[in-house]
Amino acid sequence: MRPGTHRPSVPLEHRHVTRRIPQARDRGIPDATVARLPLYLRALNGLAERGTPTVSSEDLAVAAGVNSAKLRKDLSHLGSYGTRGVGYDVQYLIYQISRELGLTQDWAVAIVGVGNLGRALANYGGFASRGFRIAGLLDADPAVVGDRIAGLVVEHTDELESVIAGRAVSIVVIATPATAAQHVCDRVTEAGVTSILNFAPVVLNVPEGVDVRKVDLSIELQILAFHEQRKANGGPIMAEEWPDGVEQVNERSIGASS
Amino acid sequence: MRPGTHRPSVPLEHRHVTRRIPQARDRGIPDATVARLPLYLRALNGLAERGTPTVSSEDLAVAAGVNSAKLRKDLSHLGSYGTRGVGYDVQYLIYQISRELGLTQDWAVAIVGVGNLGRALANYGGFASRGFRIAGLLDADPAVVGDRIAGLVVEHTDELESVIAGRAVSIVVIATPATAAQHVCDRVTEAGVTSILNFAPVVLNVPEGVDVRKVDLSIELQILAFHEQRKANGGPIMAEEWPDGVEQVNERSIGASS
DNA sequence: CTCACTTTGTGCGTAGCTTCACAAAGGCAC
DNA sequence: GTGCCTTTGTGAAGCTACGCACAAAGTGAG
Repeated sequence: MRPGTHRPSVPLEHRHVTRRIPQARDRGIPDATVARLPLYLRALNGLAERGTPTVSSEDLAVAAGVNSAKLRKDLSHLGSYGTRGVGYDVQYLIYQISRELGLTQDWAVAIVGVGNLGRALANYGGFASRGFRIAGLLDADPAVVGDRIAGLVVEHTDELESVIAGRAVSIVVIATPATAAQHVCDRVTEAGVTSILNFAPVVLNVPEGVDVRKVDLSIELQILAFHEQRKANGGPIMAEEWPDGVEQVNERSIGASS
Repeated sequence: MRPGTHRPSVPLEHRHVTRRIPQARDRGIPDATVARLPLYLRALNGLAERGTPTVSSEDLAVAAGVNSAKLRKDLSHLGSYGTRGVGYDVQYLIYQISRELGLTQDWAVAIVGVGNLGRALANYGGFASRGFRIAGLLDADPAVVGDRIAGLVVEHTDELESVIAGRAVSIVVIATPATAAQHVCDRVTEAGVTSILNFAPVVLNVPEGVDVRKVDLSIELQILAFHEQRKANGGPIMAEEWPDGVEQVNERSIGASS
């Protein structure tokens, strides 16, 4: 290896897209805010279904599970869409957030890997309702190719490039085994895709300008386990040694000042 | 940071938690660090399989897709487990991280909701290999109860409390429809569960001390769409008004020609 | 019109996270 | 042992995000 010349290939956390030209019109919305907009959108849709015409930041914040000041600041990044003394018009805000997130247009999504997870995703209703249209299901296993799932026929991964090009796929979901993920990733990025949602438990290496978001079930459970352990015995067991007792006394209280 | 505290910041933005009990014990490991430990663990396991005895922070950082300084600081929160001039002993570090995360013990997990997603989760191999044992599958639909999935027989949700108590379930995965999620959540927290992994697209309301982590497929796609839109047309078009007949019809220049 | 009341939008202090850069610590050759 | 080289562990600086608290802006009654 060559230490020193490594590139932080793909951040787990989505970070700013690579080229951040400080334009005059720097409409940069903080990533943390972007991540919460879908949450607000969902809460707003719930209100809309019940016919609520307007909502205060306080009520919406409760519905979305966040602090109301944070919500107001988030929304202020989109513009000044509220009315003081009244609140926000539900329908109008839904439209504005949708537009900002790009949900007013249709996104063609392809799912690669039609195992259990891929099937679950294909059948998940939450996509279609938000402007995401599943345009293709692909798998490398001939036994699966040809199956009909959620109204689509599974195609072979040989067709990957032509499906992407032919159906204007702009987002690819990788739900393959870990071993195949990087190869699929290489092919789809090569084909021009710049947004990937990865369910495979690997760190994908992508060219600049490609966004990867990762969902990892195992990691979520491990984080829960950490907190559960904390709650259970007020901190990890103080057996800092190897099971059979090596030394390496760990005094990590030193220098731990904030 | 105290137990039970997730601070919303970035990484996989599915987090939302409840309370921050300012308990004593400043042995807190930053949440951001905890969220990355599983990543390091996976990278280390990969190295271990290939027989690598030691690894430098630089190499491990590359494998995990993070900055090496960050990795070192993260590890320093666990203790001083490296050797200057050499690096980290792979096996030893695996053990230390596992212990810190609580993976040296066995966690009984119950999955509620055996739809497409629940099945996928039940069949997902990544759990068992990390100390998570699926101890129960439950569903409210009589048509599903009795099915055998991944070696387990699906039980009716009526049995929820007895399954949790009888099999020492400490983590519950909610994979039900959104409408049922809060009810299930209430019952499992009432039964003493304090760690929940929620796949339902709702904000769960939980008592203090209960950790909820959320995975939301739709939200991930929406965040990708936002960035994709940015890349496509350098920011949303300035049609701030209602579609009033004139919507921002900017069909993104399709064609994989990019 | 004026006043009382509601709710937004935001300045600001603070806390936490990331990254740099370097001294300290250990191994290795001889 | 001595000196050189590698790599860790961490102070310190810079960013980003959070949330309080309040002025500004709007509503509605009389």
